[in-house]
Amino acid sequence: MKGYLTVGKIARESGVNLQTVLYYERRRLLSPARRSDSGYRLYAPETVRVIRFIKNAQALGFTLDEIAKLLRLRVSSRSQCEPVKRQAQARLELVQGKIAGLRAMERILRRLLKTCAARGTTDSCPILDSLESRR
Amino acid sequence: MKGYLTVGKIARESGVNLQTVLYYERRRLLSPARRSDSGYRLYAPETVRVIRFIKNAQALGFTLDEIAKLLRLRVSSRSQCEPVKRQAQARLELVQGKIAGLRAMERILRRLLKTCAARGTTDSCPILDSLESRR
DNA sequence: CTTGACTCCATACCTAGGTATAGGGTCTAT
DNA sequence: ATAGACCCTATACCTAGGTATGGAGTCAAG
Repeated sequence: MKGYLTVGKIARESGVNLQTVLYYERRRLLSPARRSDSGYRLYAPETVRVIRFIKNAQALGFTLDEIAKLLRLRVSSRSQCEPVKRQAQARLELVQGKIAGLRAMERILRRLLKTCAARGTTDSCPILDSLESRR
Repeated sequence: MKGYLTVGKIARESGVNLQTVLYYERRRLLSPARRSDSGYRLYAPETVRVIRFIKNAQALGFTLDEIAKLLRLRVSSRSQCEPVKRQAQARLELVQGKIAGLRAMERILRRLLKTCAARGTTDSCPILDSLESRR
């Protein structure tokens, strides 16, 4: 009906296993917009984007619980703004920390490439340097 | 002897479980510089930094196998430079992809904070937008 | 020369994040 | 009205990345 998609289509279009979609529902990351008369799950088409978001976030080192928090920032309007802002601020700082870590790794790899190109050896490439931010 | 550290000290100083150090050895991410006469593992002090590197990289979404590759870029001198360069280039691209993903997430959170501050609602915050790089 | 804190190796167990299977109902095209 | 492809729920199983336990040897301080 309408523009709703069944679970199989959602899974195919977002490129994940069908069981994974159901798993995300159990983990409260996701839920069908409604059910058909016979009990079939019916999803809004944008659910596909939600799943891609989840997959991307995972590849960036977020756990499913963290991702759930990110997603909840989206729907919780109506309520007080302050707690949402606090959450968003906290998430933002986490993201910025990760970016800094990746930047450090990027520098290291660039240096490695440069040194290697110049001298034909990698002995002195300190892949560990400046990459130990605690916590 | 010398400046070597035993496994317990390495674990304490790098803030991980002792079993984790041994596990990393099984996964070939790590190994003691030598053994004592009685068979005790003796590690170079810089091993602590290697472990911190591993932990950081994990938080950024790298698997232990990927991290092993990163670490191997460091020791594989002597051999031909080309394969090392290729690896480093590949890793660099991976890192840059991750940075792009996090930047997108950063933009979203910033926008969310701004909108929230301005209008006191979060309804229209499209946390999913521009965050679906494939792969 | 013994006691407590360490080490060894091997094996078992745990959590997160899935993936597969089974037994049954539904839908749709022929 | 029936075959094939889909859905339901429930339960079992799998992999990555650890963590814990057990039985035995080592080391340093008193």
